[in-house]
Amino acid sequence: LITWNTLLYALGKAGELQDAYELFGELKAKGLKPDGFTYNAVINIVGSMGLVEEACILFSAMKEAGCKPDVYVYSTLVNRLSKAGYIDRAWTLFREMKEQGCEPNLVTYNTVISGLGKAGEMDEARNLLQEMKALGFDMDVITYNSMMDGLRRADQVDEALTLFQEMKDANVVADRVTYHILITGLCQESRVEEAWELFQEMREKKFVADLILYNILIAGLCRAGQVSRGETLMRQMRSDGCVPDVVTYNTVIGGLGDFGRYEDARKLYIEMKERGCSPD
RNA sequence: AUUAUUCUUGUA
Repeated sequence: LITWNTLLYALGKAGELQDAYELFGELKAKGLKPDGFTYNAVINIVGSMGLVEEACILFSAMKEAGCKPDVYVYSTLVNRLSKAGYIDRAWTLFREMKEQGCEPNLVTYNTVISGLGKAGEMDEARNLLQEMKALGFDMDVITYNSMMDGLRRADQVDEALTLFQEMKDANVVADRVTYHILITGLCQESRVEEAWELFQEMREKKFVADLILYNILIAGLCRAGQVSRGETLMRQMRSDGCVPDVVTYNTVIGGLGDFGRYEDARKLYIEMKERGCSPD
């Protein structure tokens, strides 16, 4: 069974979702009894295929088969439900798990906090954070990132920055994702100078910017009316091994157009094609 | 310990 579970997990991780799901059918056909690991893997796989209802059916089947869901299975399904936009059902399941005596751990709390943030329910997220702390859990980098991203989505970038400071004070080390979230939020609000400062701080910490972050920054600069700076950054990103893609070019071409710099826009369009990037 | 959690960019 462990072999099957391992294979199932590997297929799921590799994105071979169909095969994985078929493997589950095969396993049952062989008369093997799926355990918590099996169900967890398969619920996660089915959920990531966008079939949440199917995942819920599997969850029920699991319980009917006398297999008690553990903290992993609950957390997985809570995650899948909130990813599918059913934050209320995720919340109900979270409550059910507590009622069943299955203690949520830090991952479970992070999952629900992130789900609430995506649903725009930051008040609930803050309450849950308090509950979590009261139970003695310390916020980790994922907790902070989830909270900050929720705040960013709710246009509460200053609150996110405050949390960033708290994070530093608590000696929780910011990672690449932390910087992405904050830089995205600042760009969103056209606060490009602050975004730029954080970008520098990020690089001092030896994090390498990726294509997406460059695109976010370039779009931020263009939106803030600093197209030339955006263009400069587009030239510099190659030194980080990032090749401008169709999104980068569209962003800068659009920015140039907004400022009436049609000739520059045209030149860039030609350059883009010369560099082998085809317009979409 | 074979399993779960955070960021994913451009547009009319």
